[in-house]
Formats: sequence, C-alpha cells, structure tokens
Amino acid sequence: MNDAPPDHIAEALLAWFDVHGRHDLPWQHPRSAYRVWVAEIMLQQTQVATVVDYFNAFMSRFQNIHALAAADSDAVMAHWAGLGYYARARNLHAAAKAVVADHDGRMPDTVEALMTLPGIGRSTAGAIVAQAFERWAPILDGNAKRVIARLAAIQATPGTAAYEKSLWRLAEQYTPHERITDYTQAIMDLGATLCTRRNPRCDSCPLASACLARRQGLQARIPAPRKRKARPQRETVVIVVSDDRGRVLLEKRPPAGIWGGLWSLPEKPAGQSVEAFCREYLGIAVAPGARLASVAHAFTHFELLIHPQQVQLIDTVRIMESSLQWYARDDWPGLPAPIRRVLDTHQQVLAL
DNA sequence: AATACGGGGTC
DNA sequence: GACCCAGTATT
Repeated sequence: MNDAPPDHIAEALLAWFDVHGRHDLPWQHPRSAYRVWVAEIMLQQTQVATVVDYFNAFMSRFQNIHALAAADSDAVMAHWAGLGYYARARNLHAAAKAVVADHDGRMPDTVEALMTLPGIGRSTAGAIVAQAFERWAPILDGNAKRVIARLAAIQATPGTAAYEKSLWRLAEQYTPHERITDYTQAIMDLGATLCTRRNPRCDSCPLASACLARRQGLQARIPAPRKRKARPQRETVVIVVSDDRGRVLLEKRPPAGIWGGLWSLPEKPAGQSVEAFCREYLGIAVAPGARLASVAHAFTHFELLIHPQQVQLIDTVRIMESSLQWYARDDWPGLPAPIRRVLDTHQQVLAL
C-alpha cells in the first residue's frame, strides 16, 4: 500500500490536469450523458485518436438517444464499420431502445442501474456517473489500471481476480469526492500521455515522488505483460458476384461471432462446393470465375486468409433471404476493412 | 478463471 | 511483428 494519503494523490493529479490534461475532446463539449455514453463505448479497447472521427460522424447522424433508438440497425452498424468489436454497436443500440422504453429516454445515473444495460460494465458505468452526472464513482480503464498498479507497485499478474480486486479497491481509495469529473479525466490523461505502457516519463509525472514502482525501479516492469499464445491460422472462401447492373451480392452476418451484424461478402462453409453454396444458399446459378488475390487479415486471436472467389451470374433461381442483398457501389453498407479492400482492389475487374 | 471479440497505433 | 488500447459478455 502506498504511504501517500489518497487526498494528496488526487490533489497533485488535479493540479497537473489543469495545466497538462486534455480539455478539448469532442465528448467534453457539450458534455451530456448521451455523448459521454457513446464516447465511452467507442473508447472500449480503442484509442482516442481512432475514435474522434467516428464519434463526430455518429453524433451528426444520431443526435440524441431517441434518434439512436429509432434508427435502423444497418445504419448504426454502418457508422461502426472499421471500429471493430461490433457487439458494442449492437449493445449500444439495444441499450438506447431500453432507455427510451423503460426510463423515458433519460440515462440512468447510478452505477448499478447503468450496469443493467448491455455493453456497460463497471468501469464504463463509473465513467458515465463521474463524467456526465458529476457524482462519485471510481473507474478502472486501462489507463487507471496502469497508473494505480505502478503507484502501489502491484505485482500480481494482470487478468487474475486478485489483481482486479486489489486495483478496484485502490481505485476507490484514490477517487476524491471533490472534482470527480476532472479527476476521472485526469487519471486517464496521465496514463495516456505520461504513464504509458513503455517508457513512462516519470521525470514529468506529478505522482513520481509517491510512486512505489518508481522508488523500486519497477516502473518499466509493472504491469507485467500478458503471456500470449500463438495465433492459429484459418482460411475461408468468400464469393464475389455482380449482376448486370454492377451491383455486388452481400450477406448480413449473424449477430454473434466475427463481424457480427455487419454486411460482408458471402462466406462459403468449408466442405461445400462453390456451385452448391451459390445454388442452395445464395439462390443463384453461377459459372466458376477467377480466383482473386487472397487477403490476409489479423484478428486478436487468429489470422484469417481470405480467398475471394469470383463467379459469373447465370440466373437467379429463387427469391433470396433478407440477409442477402444486391448493393451498388454508391450505397454499400459498412463493410469489414479487409472485405472493403477486396472490393476496392478489384472494382475495375468486377465492373462495379 | 479463461476466452471471445477488431482494428489501428506504436515502437 | 509484437504488444497494447477509455472492457464487456460469455462459458
């Protein structure tokens, strides 16, 4: 345990924040529960620089929670395309509907109530309570975890229950009752700009004198890196077919799993022939076409080699499922990044 | 308690 | 190319 009083930590951090903190993030002006909430969801496992443009576009299209709740699922997913972790978008949309239906469109203002909404866990709930409602609540995002682990020289293995429990306990102790909104922003800013994963800039840190990791020379080794497993390799074949109007056939993927809820090129199951898949699932008769250049895509937990198989459309043999649709290039829905690359690369050949 | 879930930034 | 990021839900 750190021997510096929690009050002193918060004071030093807030004084630093006033000068060096981030005060111009889009969700800070104006600051509303809806905007803070959307930002927090986008920021889960995603860096600020990546989020800013998505946030601004999302806010322009869905200006308030009622607009989001009433929006079409495809429109929401299209605004998330490229951000990743698409369950976040589905949960956000579902939560907006729940807040409109059950809370008259007003975001709940307690950690417990917020955590009943899909996609909101303890840390995100705390961030919303502190930043939108200016009420006391600890947060424990990646930045706060790193700052606190170093401050208290916590050497337990990240990811274990003991590690999480001790960090939450410390987060509660450090969180002040004054200036809760600024404190929450301040600890994230410190972690993002000074107390970084590698090469922490302790010389400029307002908490350096209180930091146990620094005193012990352990700041570069806390938190310990996670051990990683080798990523398995997978392969898949996707079907590229266009009609006589230059439209390409896309498939809305099921809600669960990779790219859940996103439109993509139809993915052929292993063990089924291209012709059979096109006839039985896509409802089209085709002739084999060119095998286009394969595209490699790295996920967190495996690597996927995508083989785009072009086919020539002969005839539409039955009405297609609603999860299948012809799309002109001008109004493509949101597509996974590697799939968009495939279509962009071959648009000339495909005459899209 | 461990794993699934994306894409991009960084060094 | 490895590692990480304003984590949560599921098993």
